[in-house]
Amino acid sequence: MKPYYESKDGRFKLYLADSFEFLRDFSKNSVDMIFSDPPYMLSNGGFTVHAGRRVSVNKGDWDKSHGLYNDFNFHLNWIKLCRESLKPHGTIWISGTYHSIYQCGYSLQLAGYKILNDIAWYKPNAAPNLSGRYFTASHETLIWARKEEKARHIFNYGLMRNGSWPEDFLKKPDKQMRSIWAINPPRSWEKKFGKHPTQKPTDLLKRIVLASTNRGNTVLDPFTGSSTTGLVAYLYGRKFVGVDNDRASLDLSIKRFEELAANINNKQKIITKI
Amino acid sequence: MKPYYESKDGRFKLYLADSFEFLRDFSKNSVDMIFSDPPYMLSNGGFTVHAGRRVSVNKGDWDKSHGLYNDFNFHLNWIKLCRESLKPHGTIWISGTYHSIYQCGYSLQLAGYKILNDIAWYKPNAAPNLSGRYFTASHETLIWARKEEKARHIFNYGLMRNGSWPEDFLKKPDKQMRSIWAINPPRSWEKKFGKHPTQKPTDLLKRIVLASTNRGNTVLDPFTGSSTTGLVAYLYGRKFVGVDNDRASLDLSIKRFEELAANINNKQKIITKI
DNA sequence: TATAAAGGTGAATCCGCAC
DNA sequence: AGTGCGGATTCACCTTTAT
Repeated sequence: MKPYYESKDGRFKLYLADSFEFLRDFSKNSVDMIFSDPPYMLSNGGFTVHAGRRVSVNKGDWDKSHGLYNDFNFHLNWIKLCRESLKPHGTIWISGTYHSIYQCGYSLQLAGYKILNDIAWYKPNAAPNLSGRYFTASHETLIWARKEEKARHIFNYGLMRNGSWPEDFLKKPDKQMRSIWAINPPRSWEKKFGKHPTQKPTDLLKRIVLASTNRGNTVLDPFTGSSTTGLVAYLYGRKFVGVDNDRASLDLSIKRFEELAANINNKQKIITKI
Repeated sequence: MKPYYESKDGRFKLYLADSFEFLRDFSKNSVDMIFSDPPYMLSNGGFTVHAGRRVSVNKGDWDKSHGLYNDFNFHLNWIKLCRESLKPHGTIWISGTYHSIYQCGYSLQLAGYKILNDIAWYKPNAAPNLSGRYFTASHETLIWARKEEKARHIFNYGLMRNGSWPEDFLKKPDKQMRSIWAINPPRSWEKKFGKHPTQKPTDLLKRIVLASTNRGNTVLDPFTGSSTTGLVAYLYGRKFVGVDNDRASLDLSIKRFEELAANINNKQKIITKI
């Protein structure tokens, strides 16, 4: 496997690949933490997953239950493959809304992970509900799980408790970090190199990376998109491996990374810009 | 089916029964809203679920995946049975933590419900995490779903938007009700007639009942416990049907209901006492 | 020049109306 | 009765204008 992009120091690598094929070949028991924001699928048809391999499918026999089963199968498979790449004490984060998160959560349980926490990421400035028929969707769910039922995972308790978290009005100083995080999504002007539909705020990834990894650890993102995970991981001295099957996303990732690398001596300013 | 307890006006009924057997016999297409807080520590071995019926099982062939599959089957079955009892526009609320909520959420999708919202119920005064190995669990998840893919469900938008919600510091006046609700769990002194381990605060059920039902509607709770759902539903003029297989829980429900009925002329005071 | 107020824009979904 | 179009809805944010 040849990286699509690799930083000079080798700590930041991007692969242009199908996540399934990539994960089957990737080193086992080598990753400390995975962050993943998987596609929703939403049962569009066109392919299914058998034995961890994508297979195109006849559109004719496509119905809702078929689509649902296929979506679930998709998630179960990439989640199983991720588990193989994790070290025994390694952990995985999965983010999603109700479209996919229940399938991912149940998949984690089936695949043998131990769920450590579920986090509600509250977006204080979420867009209003225009139909007036529902509550205003203003959060996403994050699940944090460990590969093995029994193992000592990394959790930087002191930093989470006593660190500085001015972006989160729900985090009280000198109190434990709780399972609700109030963090605004990125403003549109922050996406200066191009827009990625599900780009996550750096403050969110900063918290995830600092909570669940140590300096020098390896972080993997199998649906890396514009690579906010990777930028934050690199900035804080972690190694990063990002995978995506979309070339445009990786090109956007590279632009963002090179901006970061050029200014890394000024860490304080960077975190709000990347 | 004879009720274990029925109020004089017939608007509040409790049944001592296995929820599966009860739901199979209960009127179809008759319920406007279901609230359910299902049990989740199911995988202890000793029984399994086949076709909606509990069957004891040889402890010998009990492993984790067997237990997980059994739990999922349990949830899928009661959720399917609930769907039959709902009117086409009827909705269901399910509450839970990560132990069970992913299985319930995926079951809802498989059973053909349309998920309307997921709600994070934030408990500002949640107990601290003593291990220092995790984030402090301070919320539960609620899923709101409609029986049919296309139908006009009840949502009292104006009341949710403009009503008075002093118990929730996250609810801004004259703004839409959002998917994060800050509501404290009941204090122990509120459980004056006896403790029920998963008793929900009346403020939470009040919001659920007022949001998704109208006066005169029928509300069902298949795991009714100490019947907070029923007390709130009755107080606001809804009909209630509660089911539980635990006699002690129903006896506790009756005590709470009779206290409520004796003081119903003073609604303001009651809501904080029941 | 900085801050405040006012005004305009955009997002996703539902609903009514015309055909 | 099914289809399709257009209006209505709300809130945060951005731009413009006023102090």
